[in-house]
Amino acid sequence: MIKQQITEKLDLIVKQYAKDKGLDSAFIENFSFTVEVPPKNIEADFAVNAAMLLAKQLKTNPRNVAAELINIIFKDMPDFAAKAEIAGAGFINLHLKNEVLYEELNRILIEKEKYGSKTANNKDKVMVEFVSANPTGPLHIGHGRGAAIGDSLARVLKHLGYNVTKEYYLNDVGNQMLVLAESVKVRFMQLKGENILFLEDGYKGEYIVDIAKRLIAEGKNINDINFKEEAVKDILATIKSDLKDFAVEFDNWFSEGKIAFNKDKDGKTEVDKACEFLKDKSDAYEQDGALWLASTKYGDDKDRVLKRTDGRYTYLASDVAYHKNKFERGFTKLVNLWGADHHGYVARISACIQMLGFSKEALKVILYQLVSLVRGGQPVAMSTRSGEFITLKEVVDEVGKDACRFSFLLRAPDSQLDFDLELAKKQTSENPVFYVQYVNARCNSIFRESKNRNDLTDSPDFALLNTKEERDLMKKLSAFCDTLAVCEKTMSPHHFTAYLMELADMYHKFYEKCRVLSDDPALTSSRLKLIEAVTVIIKNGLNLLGVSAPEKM
RNA sequence: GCGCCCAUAGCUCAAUUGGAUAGAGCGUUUGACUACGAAUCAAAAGGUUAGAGGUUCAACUCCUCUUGGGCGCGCCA
Repeated sequence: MIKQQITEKLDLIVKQYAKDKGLDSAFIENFSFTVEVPPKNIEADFAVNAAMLLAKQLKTNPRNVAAELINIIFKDMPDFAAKAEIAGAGFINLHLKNEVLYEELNRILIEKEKYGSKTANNKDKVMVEFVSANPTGPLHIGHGRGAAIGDSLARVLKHLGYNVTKEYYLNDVGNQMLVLAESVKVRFMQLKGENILFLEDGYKGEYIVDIAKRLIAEGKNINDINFKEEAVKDILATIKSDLKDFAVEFDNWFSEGKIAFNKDKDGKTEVDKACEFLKDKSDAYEQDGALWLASTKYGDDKDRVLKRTDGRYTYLASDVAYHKNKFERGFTKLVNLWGADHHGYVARISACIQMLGFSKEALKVILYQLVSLVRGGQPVAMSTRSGEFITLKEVVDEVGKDACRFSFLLRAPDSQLDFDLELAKKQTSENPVFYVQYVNARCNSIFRESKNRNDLTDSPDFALLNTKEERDLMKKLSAFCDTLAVCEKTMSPHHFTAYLMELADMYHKFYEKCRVLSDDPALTSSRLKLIEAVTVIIKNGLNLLGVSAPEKM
């Protein structure tokens, strides 16, 4: 929170300064500068680049501007600035008063798991739609990456006060469902002793056989079985259970069948109505016996088919109706997580958002690169149909939910990555996630030990926390809010893994230099409060990533 | 052929969206447990940010081109 406070105060100072210097108001209105944590070698808490940016407009030396600003800062921000100096090309380097850090420490201890949360965003109803894998087989490791990113992003947005709904769109319509039903049926017949060959392009996984086995065990007659329903039922149960083990739970499961098959009193489906809506406003048109979406009007490469010549709708038609449905449910901001192999789809769905009367910005598509699986240097095939895939469950069982989620969130979504299974297994005990979790375990160990003392106070003097290690640690704690802000701006939760590792680093350094339980009761009490704040932040941060924070390891 | 994404230490990846001497983990080398957990700490080595231009006070970051990789270009989903 410290950085935000300082940025707000400086913003007023700098804008007033620019006004006094006679810069025109349009420029001042749009002017923005940054407050940042300087590199390690610089002895300062924050660096401000406003002087360098203003100097050009004022046609003067940035260092002169910096000097003038510093005078104002001392005058107007006496509670914050202990020192301010000009550095480099014209940076203003700020040194904070320790009292600012103590105040923030106190805030963490009071607000606990609510620290960093906001209420201002609650008007925005956000939908995060992710995973949305076809219910034709268990989730594989690539889905896991989307699940980790989507779920964590939702947690971050929730913490920032947005009204967030996590939704899974179930593609239970289309050719692949017919193939699925047929695959189970053939397995069923084979198990009954019939000598027939399996489908060339059927789903070959063992789970298909398991579904057939269940149906046989239930003594069902082949003519009474709805193979599609039975298959989806079992597969969905598996998907839900695998996701739960991965700490992912959805608020809503939305079936494509609902908008494709359910009819209103006029006998129309939502897909029918969506297409009519587009046709009425000339965003869809008939040609060559098919219905086309005029997506080129909004920047797509070519127009796309909504309804085939044989009268069947395409997947896109369902998707138009689905997004229309999202808006009708009151969502103002849509976030879709797609595997990067769907990037060609972004332009047409963006076009349809605009045709529905919403701005391009109402939809944010996050593309994550697919995970290439490697085992002992050999690429592993990832086709569901070949039956030769690595499931999310397998990996979670092997390396653990926490390590798996943390690893996926270590990287930006658009970075490609090879996931070597042998390596992942080998590194289990050396994974960075343990480095972070160990902080919490160490703190709790100290808490347990401190229970034996009766000379401690619960309202200690924070002013005793004045070593470099303690100061660095407190600064890092307050940067929790900055990390939230970055995640919000970039719509990616991966900055939190880096932040937590840095915080852990600060803690372990502090631990080496500053003994918590000493024969000085006052200092001991203060440091206990400090590490209590550390556990608050570590737990908050890990929770945003969906990773646990055990008290013992 | 057209389009999107990527290229950073031996390996896997960051870099607060344009800031100061590009950082972590793993691996390598060397030290530190008779006081709170050594799953830790301290130190060393490791880089022309794929290459070439450009934009500016400042470029890993933005623009152009080249090279190399991933993906997409269906009346499939």
